[in-house]
Amino acid sequence: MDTLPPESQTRALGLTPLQRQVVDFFVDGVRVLGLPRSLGEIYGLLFISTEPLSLDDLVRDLGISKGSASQGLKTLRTLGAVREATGNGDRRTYYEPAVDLKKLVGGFIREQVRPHLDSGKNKLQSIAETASLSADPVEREFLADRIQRLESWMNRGSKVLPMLQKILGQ
Amino acid sequence: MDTLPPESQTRALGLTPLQRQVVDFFVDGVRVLGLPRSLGEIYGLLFISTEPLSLDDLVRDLGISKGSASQGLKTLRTLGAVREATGNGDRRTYYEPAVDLKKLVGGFIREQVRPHLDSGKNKLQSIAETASLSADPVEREFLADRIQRLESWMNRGSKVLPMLQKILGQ
DNA sequence: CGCGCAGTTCAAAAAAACTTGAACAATCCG
DNA sequence: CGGATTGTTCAAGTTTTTTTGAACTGCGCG
Repeated sequence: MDTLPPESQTRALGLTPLQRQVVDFFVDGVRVLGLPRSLGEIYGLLFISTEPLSLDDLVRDLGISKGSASQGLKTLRTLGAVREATGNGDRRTYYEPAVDLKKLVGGFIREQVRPHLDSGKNKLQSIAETASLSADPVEREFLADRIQRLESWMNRGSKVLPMLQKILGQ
Repeated sequence: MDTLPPESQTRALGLTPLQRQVVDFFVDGVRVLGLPRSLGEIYGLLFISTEPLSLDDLVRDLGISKGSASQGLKTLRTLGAVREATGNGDRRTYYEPAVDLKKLVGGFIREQVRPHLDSGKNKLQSIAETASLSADPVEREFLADRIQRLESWMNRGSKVLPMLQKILGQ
């Protein structure tokens, strides 16, 4: 649960100073979102590259393993943060970053936030059932109140997400 | 970077089924926010308790160490998620949860989000400097564009936070 | 076919994050 | 004071998460 670590050092030494800075920037960024650093490295390098990059480019430039790069790209694809670049006379796939904030936020919400909200709502339901079994009426009222509060939190959460996406997406 | 683990089991066996369920609920909750599970356990138990609880209560009921409980309470206090209950003829301190969503969100933003946004803005500044040094004018323009995009993201982020807090806070 | 390259998978290793517990500090009160 | 009690700190230990790398899959082409 650290806040602002001393300095997040990039491993890759084959990067220009600018690339290194940008990669670090995104490494921090994804860290806040609870995503692994490799995602930040990959996205960061793509973000600051004029041309799309292949998996091998990432492995070479970032000094990460093929496994990491593959996994990282997979996740970034499901997040909609990266897409395959079209039309390159070449067997391998090249990637470019999605740079539209709305889309990025949308993907994050869809993949990382919604599922938890939904499972939270389920849990809440079974909590409510358990609570209704309480013997003492005074306590039961207290519990009902607290649980209702949780329900209200969840609902506000669900409501605010689309708004967020809208506001951020211009 | 897991999504929805099989089942997050509570350690503490001294809890009622309801308490266990609520604690689990919050353990999941804080997990999403990138906070340690002990915070969720502590807050969860406080949340569903009719009476304020002391550090020792938490240690006993949750089966966590005194160190964890102390650290956890400390963090919850700085987040404004918990406060000392007043007026209990007793030497030890008792805690009760803050149950106002606005306050909770505010604390989280203040402690966990703002600092990163701010340091991000700093980094961005030095990135911009580095980029302006680029030799090739075409590339320099590309870089300027990307960096401007990042700046716009940061600014929207800064703007949206107070809104968020407002919207969620009733 | 069958070779060679691009990419994926996953068990094991490494790194990071969290928790523990024992020593320490602070406070209360007789 | 001085012993007891509450709470904090932090190095070491544990757990969890991430990364690695080697084996594997799939595909295109000769």
